[in-house]
Amino acid sequence: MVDVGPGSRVERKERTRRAILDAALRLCEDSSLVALSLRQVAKEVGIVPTAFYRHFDSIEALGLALVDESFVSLRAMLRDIRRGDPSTGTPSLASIVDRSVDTLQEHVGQHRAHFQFIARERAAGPPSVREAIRHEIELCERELSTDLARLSGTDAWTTEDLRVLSNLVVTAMVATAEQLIVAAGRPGAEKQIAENARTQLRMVLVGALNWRSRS
Amino acid sequence: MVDVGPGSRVERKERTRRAILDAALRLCEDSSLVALSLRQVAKEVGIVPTAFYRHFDSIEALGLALVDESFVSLRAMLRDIRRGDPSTGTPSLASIVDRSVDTLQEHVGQHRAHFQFIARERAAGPPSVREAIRHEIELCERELSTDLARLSGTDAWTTEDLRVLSNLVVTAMVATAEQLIVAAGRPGAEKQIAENARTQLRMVLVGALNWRSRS
DNA sequence: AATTCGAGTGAACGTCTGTTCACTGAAACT
DNA sequence: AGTTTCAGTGAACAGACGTTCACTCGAATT
Repeated sequence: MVDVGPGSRVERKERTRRAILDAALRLCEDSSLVALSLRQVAKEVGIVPTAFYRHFDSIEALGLALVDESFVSLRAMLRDIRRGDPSTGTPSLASIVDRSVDTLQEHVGQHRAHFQFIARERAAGPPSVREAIRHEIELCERELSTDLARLSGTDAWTTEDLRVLSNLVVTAMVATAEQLIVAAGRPGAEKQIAENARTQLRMVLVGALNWRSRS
Repeated sequence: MVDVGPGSRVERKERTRRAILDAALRLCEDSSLVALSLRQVAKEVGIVPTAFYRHFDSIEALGLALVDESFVSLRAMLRDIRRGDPSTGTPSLASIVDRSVDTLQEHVGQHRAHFQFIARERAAGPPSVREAIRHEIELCERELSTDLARLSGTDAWTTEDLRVLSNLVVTAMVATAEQLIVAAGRPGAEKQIAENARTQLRMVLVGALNWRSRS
């Protein structure tokens, strides 16, 4: 328990920092950050409670680090979606929807813990954690709105309208991710949820276009 | 502290039961059920910890009671929305949206604690509480889908399609309620959120109609 | 080779936790 | 009038909690 393996001092420190983050994420799978104790985490890692303070000031600080880490996963997903299919010149709206939902489903499958952490602490975490997550999601909405502006081709859209649409899409995607997490391990249910998400996204996009064009 | 006022024995019992529910709801406003202790609740109520057991087996059981109570509020809101405006024969789609969002905003304003409780414990509560909330929301979706069937007039819709649409609408409304709670006390922000919700609902409904008619 | 640095240790503290038990005393029942 | 019922009491418990402090002992610096 005193021997954490080879490596320089900074390497060893980084290694137990990682172990703490992983342990906390694992314990958060069936609880919440606010119901997580320093001693639980320490025991899970295999260090004495006091050693925790060498890495984080508090559970809340740990939570903020987990937010950063989780959104690295989420941004990787967005990058995957955005990269799109380069085979066709201008992809159809339906194909974009299909690709996006597929990518979402795949990424939630891997990194399940990260998405579950965001979904839970978004509503129940310490105030600073909630605020951090809220802010990150707002950034995602902004990015999506610029993507949508580039995609739709119509420049009759207000930035405000784009923001509202993005908000709706992100909300639907977050909800889909939550459903996928609940349905984890039941492939049939997952497939159904993905299918529903595709339908919903098409409804929203088509609706937004038609609604805009007539106002 | 021993004198809880006048009334028969069952009245007095019901009164402290109410006090427990209210105290728990109050404490849940800036924490979560899973981070709520029996002793905290007892102290807030003004009874000794042991007396808690005369009313609930555990915090979890208390949570389930709070779910029931919260959804009474939510169902009252749905009833208000459904009652609609009887002045015009067949209300326009836009007026339905406006009325619905207005009613949502009003009900979230009152009963803020109930909506906040649902929003938080939906993601972070004990498994049984999460499941109970998930089930209640699913019932709401079913009710909405029958309403939509009666409303649209078109019977080209599959029940499955209606369910998917209802799921999207409910998701958007839940997200709106969450935003309203965060923005509580800032009338400007609340107004903006309600306006966004109206736009989003119109997008979804118009989109759903147009999408269906071409498939 | 001598010194500093710092991640991890282990004991100790006061406080809070859930749960047990035997009890009181007034309302309810017979 | 006598008895039962039961919401609420208060002491006691064993365990978990966050945080403090002085410490080790190997790597890093000088």
